[in-house]
Amino acid sequence: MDSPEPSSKITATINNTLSSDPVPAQDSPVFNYISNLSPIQPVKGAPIVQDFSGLNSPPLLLTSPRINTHSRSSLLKRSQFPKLSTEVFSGKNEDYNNAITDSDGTAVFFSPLRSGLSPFVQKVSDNNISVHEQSGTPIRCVEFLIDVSNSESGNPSNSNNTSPEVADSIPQSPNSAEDSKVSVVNIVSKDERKDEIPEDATRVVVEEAEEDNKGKFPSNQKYTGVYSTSDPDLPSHGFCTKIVPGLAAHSSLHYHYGDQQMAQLSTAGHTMLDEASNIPIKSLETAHDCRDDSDKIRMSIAPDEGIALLDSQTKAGQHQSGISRRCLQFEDAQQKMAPASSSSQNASGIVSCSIQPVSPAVIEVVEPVSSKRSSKLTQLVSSSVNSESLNVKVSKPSGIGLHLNSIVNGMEAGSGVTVSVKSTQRGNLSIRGKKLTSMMSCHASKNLKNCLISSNVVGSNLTIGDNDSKHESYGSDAENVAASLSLNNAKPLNDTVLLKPTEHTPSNKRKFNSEHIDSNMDYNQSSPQKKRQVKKTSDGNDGDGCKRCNCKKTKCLKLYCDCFAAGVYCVDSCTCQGCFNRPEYEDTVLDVRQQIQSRNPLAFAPKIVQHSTSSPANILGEGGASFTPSSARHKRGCNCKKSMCLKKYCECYQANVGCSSGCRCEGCKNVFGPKEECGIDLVNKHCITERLERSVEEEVEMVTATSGLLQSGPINQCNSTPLTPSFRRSNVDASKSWFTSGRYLSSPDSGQANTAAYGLSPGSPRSSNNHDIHQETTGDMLDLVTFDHELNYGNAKLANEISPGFHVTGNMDDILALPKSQDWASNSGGQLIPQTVHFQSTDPLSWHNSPMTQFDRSGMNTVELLDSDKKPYVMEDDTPEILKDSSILQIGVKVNSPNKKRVSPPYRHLNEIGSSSSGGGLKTGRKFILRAVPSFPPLSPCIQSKDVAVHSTNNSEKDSSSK
DNA sequence: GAGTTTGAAACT
DNA sequence: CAGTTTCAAACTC
Repeated sequence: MDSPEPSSKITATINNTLSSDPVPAQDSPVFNYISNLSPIQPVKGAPIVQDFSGLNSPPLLLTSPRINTHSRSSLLKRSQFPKLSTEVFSGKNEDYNNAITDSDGTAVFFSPLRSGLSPFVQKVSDNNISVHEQSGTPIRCVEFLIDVSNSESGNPSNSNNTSPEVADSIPQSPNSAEDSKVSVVNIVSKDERKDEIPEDATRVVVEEAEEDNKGKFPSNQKYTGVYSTSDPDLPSHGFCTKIVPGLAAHSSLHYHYGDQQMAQLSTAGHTMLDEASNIPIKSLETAHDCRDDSDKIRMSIAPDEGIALLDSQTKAGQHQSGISRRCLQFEDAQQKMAPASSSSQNASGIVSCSIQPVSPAVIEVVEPVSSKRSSKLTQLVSSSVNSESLNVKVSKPSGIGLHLNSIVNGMEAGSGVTVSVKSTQRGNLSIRGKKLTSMMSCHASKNLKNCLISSNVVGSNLTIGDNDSKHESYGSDAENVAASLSLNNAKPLNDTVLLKPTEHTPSNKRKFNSEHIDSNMDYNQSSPQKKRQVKKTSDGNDGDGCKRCNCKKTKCLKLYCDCFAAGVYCVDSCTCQGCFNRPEYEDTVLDVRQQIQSRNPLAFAPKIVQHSTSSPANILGEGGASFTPSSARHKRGCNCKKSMCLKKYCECYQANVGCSSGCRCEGCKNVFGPKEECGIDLVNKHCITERLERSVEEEVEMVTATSGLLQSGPINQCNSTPLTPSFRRSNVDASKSWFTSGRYLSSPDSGQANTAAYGLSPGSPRSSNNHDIHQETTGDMLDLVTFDHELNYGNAKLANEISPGFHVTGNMDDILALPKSQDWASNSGGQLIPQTVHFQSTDPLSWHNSPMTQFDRSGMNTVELLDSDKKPYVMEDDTPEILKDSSILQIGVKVNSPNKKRVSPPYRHLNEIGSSSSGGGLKTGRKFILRAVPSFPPLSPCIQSKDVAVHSTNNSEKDSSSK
C-alpha cells in the first residue's frame, strides 16, 4: 500500500488491530483474505510458533497483503518497535525496550544508529540464520525472517503482552519515509495488526524504520543493507505482498533475494505458525521478483528447509545466544551493507554479504538473553556445524559471523548466509543458523575453527559492506560496533542493571577502566567463582564456541579480553570482574574500541586470514573443529619463543593455522605449518627445499590427524607442502571430501581462500563443473562468498555447500549478473571491485586450478601457492588488510622480513604467478582494499578477507592466465 | 584450585 | 621503534 497514509494513521490502524486481540486480526477481512490465499492457516501458525512467543503466522499472512504499505510500516516501526522488540525477546525485553525507547524517544543509552542496528540485528538473529547464508541480498530476507520468526515466536507469548504495546508503538512510529524495504516491514506490521505476530514483525520493521529514521542509511539503502540489497529495485511491497499470499513459509529458501527474501522469510515465519507450510516454493518465487543475482544464490540456499522452522527454532534458542554477543563487526558490516546496498544491484549483492555478517551480530544479541542460549547455540552450532551447516556458515561467515573480523567476519555468510545454509539443512537449520551466528559473533578469533571463522566472517561481512559501501562501512565500524553493542544493549543480556557508566568514555582507557570499571566492577563482576565454572569448554569456549573471559583488571575493555577483542559483549558466563564490555556500556565500549582502532585500525580485524589459496579441503572436519587453517594465517604472526608454537600460547597454533613468514617465532614447530624458512624462500625461489616443507607438512598432517583436527583434505594436501593450504584444498581428494561432504569442512584455511572461491560458488566446491561458471558468473557472488567465508570459515563452508550446490546452478545466472556488482563495486569503492574481479576470475579458477596444482603439488604451483600463501597471507593479512593499500608488496616485504624469508621475491613471485593477475588484479585489488582499510578500521577485517580472496584469486588468475 | 609460564597488549 | 610492564590465558602441579 502506500505510504500515502500518514504513518500516524497507519500506526493507529495497526495499533487498533494490534490492540485488539490477535484473534480479531485474524477475523479481519484482510486476514481472511490472506488465509484464503495462503494455504497456511492462521491458527496453526500460532501454535507452530515454537519459538518464543507465539508467532502469529496468520498475521504475517495478513500482513503480506499489506505489504504495500511500506511507508506505513516505517512509520510504525519505531513506536512499535520498542515494544515489539521487547516482546519479541521475551527474556530481553527490558533491555530491548530500553534500547527501543532510546531509539524512539531518544537513544538514551544507545546511539540511534546502534539502536537501529540492534533491533535489526535482533531481527536477523531471530530469523535469520538462513538469511545469512544467502549473504548479500539475503540480508533482507534475514531480517524479514527474523521479523517473522519474532512475530511467530513472539506473537504467541508476546502478543499477549505486546499487542497493545505494539499498537501504541506503531502509532508512534510515524516516520513514514521508507523504502521498499520499509514496505516489507510494513508487511510485517500488517501482520501484526492482524495478529499478535505483528508485534514481532512490527518490531523488526520498527527497528528498521528507526534505523532508517536515524537516517544513517538512506531508508532504502539501509534496508538494502540490512535486509537485502535491492529495496529500490524490489519494492518490498510487491515483493512482500506476493510472498504473503504465497505463504512464504516454504519458500523461505527461495527468498534470499533481497527484499523478496525478506518477505519470504517473513512469510515463512508465518507459515511456521501455520505449520502446514505447504506453500509451494513457487509462490515464493513468484513473490520474489527480485532480482539480484546474489539473491538467487541465497535462494538456492534457502530453498531447502522451511524457513519457518528455522525461524522458530532459532528465535527461541538463538535469540538469546545471539544477543549476548553481538558482534561489533557485525554491526559494521550491517552499516556498511546498508550503504552498499544503496548502490547498484551488485552492490546489493555485496551488501547482502555484508549483511550476513550482521546476522552474527544478531546472534549475539540473542545470546544475551540467557546463558542458555549460548549453550544451546553452542550445541546447536556444534551439531549443525558438524553436520555442515555450521561449517558452511563459518566459511561464509564469516567472516561469515564478518570476516575477518571475522570478519568474515562475516559475515554475511557468517551470519546470514551461513544461517541460510543451515536452513538448507532443513528443519533445524534455523537453529543452527542462530548458533552459527552466535558462534561467529562470539569470539571468532579464538575459536579458530568456529570463532575464527566467524570472526573472519565478520570481517568478510564488513569487507563486503566495505565493498559495497566502503565509505559508509568505514564510518560504520565504530558505528557497527556501537550498533552491535546497541543491539546487545537492547537486549541486556546479563547485566540488567548496569550502571552504565553513562559516560565512561573510554577515551581514557585506563582511566575509563579504572573509574567506570571500578564502580562497575562490583556490578558486573561476574563472580570470580564463575570463572571457570562456565569455563570455557575445551578451548575456553563455552559451549557456544564463544569464549568466556576472565578479565580482572581490564574491565574487558582491552584487547586482553577475548570477548572485547572479538567485538563481542561479555556474557554472563564470563567470569570477568568489573566488566564494561556489556551492552549497558555500549557507549564506553564503542569509545574504547574506537580508541583502540585509532591506534591500530586492525586491532579488531580478524587475526587469522585465510589464504586465498586456502582450499576448502582443509576445512573438512565435519566435526566442525576441523577446519584446517592450512591456508589460513595469522595476520600478525606469533612471537613465540618458548612454546615453539606448539601450545596455545601461540596464537597461530591456537588458531590452528600455520605460522607464516610474518611470524617471529623461534624454533617454530607449528603443527599446522611451521613458519618454514623454506616456505618463504621457496616462494621466492620456488625453493628447492620443498622437501622440508613436505616433511613439515607431513608432520603437520600427522599432527593434525592425530590431534583430531584432521582435516582429511589437509592431510593429503599437506603432503604437498605444509604451508600451502591450497594443497590441502587443492588435493582433489580433499576437495572431494570437501565437496562430497557437502559441507565443506571447509577447513578454515582453505575455507577462507577457498571459501571465497567456494563460498561464492557454493556449488563450485562440489562441482568442478561449476567452477567455470562461478568464475564467470559469480564474480560478485564469489566476492561475497569469499568474504563470508573468511568470516565464517565453517559457516562459509556450509553456506557454500548448501548454497553452492544449490545456488550455483540456479543462481549462476544471477551470479552472472554479478558483474554488475563489479561495476557496482567499482563505483562504490575500489575495494569491491578489485576484489570482485579477482574473485570472479580467480576464485573459480583458483579452486580448480589450485587443487590441480596441489595434486600436482610438486608443481610450481604448489610451491607458488605455498609461497603465495604464506606471503600473501602475511601480506594480506597483515598490513594489507587495510593499510597496505597499494603496496601489497610492502606487506609482503614486511611479512617476509620478519620471518626471514625474502618477502619481496615471494610477492613478486606471487604477482607474477598470479599474474599475475595479481599484477593487475591483485595489486589493484589490494590497492582498493587498502584504500578502504585506511579509511576505516572496521573495514580492515573485511579487507583482510578480501585480500585473501584476492590472493587466491590472483593465484587462480595466474593459473588461468598461464593456462 | 593455586601457582607458574607464556606471549600478546599496553605502555613508556 | 624498541624496551618494559601489564595482563590474561594457557599450562602445570
